Amino acid sequence: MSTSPSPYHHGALREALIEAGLRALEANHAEDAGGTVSLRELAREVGVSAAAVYRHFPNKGALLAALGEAGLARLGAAQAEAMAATEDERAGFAATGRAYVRFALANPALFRLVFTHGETGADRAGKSDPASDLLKRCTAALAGDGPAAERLALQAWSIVHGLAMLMLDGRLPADDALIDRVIDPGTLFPAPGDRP
Amino acid sequence: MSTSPSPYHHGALREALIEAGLRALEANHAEDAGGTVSLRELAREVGVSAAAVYRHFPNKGALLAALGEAGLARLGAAQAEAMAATEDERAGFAATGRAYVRFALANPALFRLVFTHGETGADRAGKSDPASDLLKRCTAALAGDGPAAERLALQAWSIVHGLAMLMLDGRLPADDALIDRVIDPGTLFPAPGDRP
DNA sequence: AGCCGATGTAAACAATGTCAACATAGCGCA
DNA sequence: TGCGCTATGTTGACATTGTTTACATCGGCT
Repeated sequence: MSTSPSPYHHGALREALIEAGLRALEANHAEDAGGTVSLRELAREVGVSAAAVYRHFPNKGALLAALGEAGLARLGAAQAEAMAATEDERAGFAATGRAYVRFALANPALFRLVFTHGETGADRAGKSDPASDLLKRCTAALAGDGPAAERLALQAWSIVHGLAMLMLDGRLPADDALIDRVIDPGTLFPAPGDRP
Repeated sequence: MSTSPSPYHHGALREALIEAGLRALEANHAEDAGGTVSLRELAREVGVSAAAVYRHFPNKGALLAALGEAGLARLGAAQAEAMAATEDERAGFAATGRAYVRFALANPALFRLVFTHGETGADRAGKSDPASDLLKRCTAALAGDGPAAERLALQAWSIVHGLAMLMLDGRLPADDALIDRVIDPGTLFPAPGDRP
């Protein structure tokens, strides 16, 4: 199913482009490229002319947005997996945070794309991604669903996102021990008894 | 001193390019551009050929790095100003954090540049920027200089950086009230007595 | 004066995103 | 069955960008 003589003209181009895009972003690990990807090179990779891309995406930004969408799904999956490996919600919360940062370090270009070319605020009203759902579930378990829980959610998201970005940009060493030291349940959301 | 007939050939090009760059980044507020700036356009703005830029910077990245340097200085100044307007160190700490995020919102393109094209980790060993100094000073005042203070510094930087980025990327509303709600001394670094 | 290094220009190159004009395959419908 | 329409490609062009190479020019030093 991969080497038919005239593989396109049958609708697989969009998916093929996204797959090629994800592959290219992974290969971006430490290479030269500035974190992004060339539309023409993607077309080349898939064996199609550059202009063909415009039959499936209005412009390069839309292609990148689609890649970002896929990246967000992967991020959510990584967090869910980390959550499932824990017992209580408190440990799970910290685990999803660590998974967030580790995902960023493992997929730098894709992670950046998720946030640089995601659907902005109003566009995604209602649309719930697994990552956000997980966050809401954890904070609700730890602090109910009042404004305190909302604040906790914002603080938690900010801290893991900031840590991830600072590490990606080389301002902080991408050290696994450092992640554990920053994402510390004891100081971030102390249980009664942690601070007598 | 601004309209001499042959203004260059006398060493002001580097500074002129940086000034033009900062101006261009400010004008980037909500426009089309992807946050960055064109080397050729900067040269045009300054009235010089594109190749002339290469007499002062080895490549575009170096130019952007110089702009980032300038941006970092401005960020530090904004934080210092916010700090000076407060009395005790605790309120000052929160104030510098809010200033960090507000600076990012007021200068989105410049703020991004500071972190995307800054000198990475090892390069800036020793070099102390005012922003980092302020951070260290605040955390030392609040938690001594043990590992607890270091952790506090990392957490504080992460949270303001993450909040700034999420707002710049449109994942969180760039709301001033939201900033105050996230950067909340009561929950982030509770003084003895905040939580009886 | 004369040279030389620092600084500028012009022209070219490859690559990129995007568009307009043209080709073609395959489906529905007479 | 055969015709034509629409979806999907291709070719070629255009403007723009970062960068390099060869050449020009200004100003200070001996």
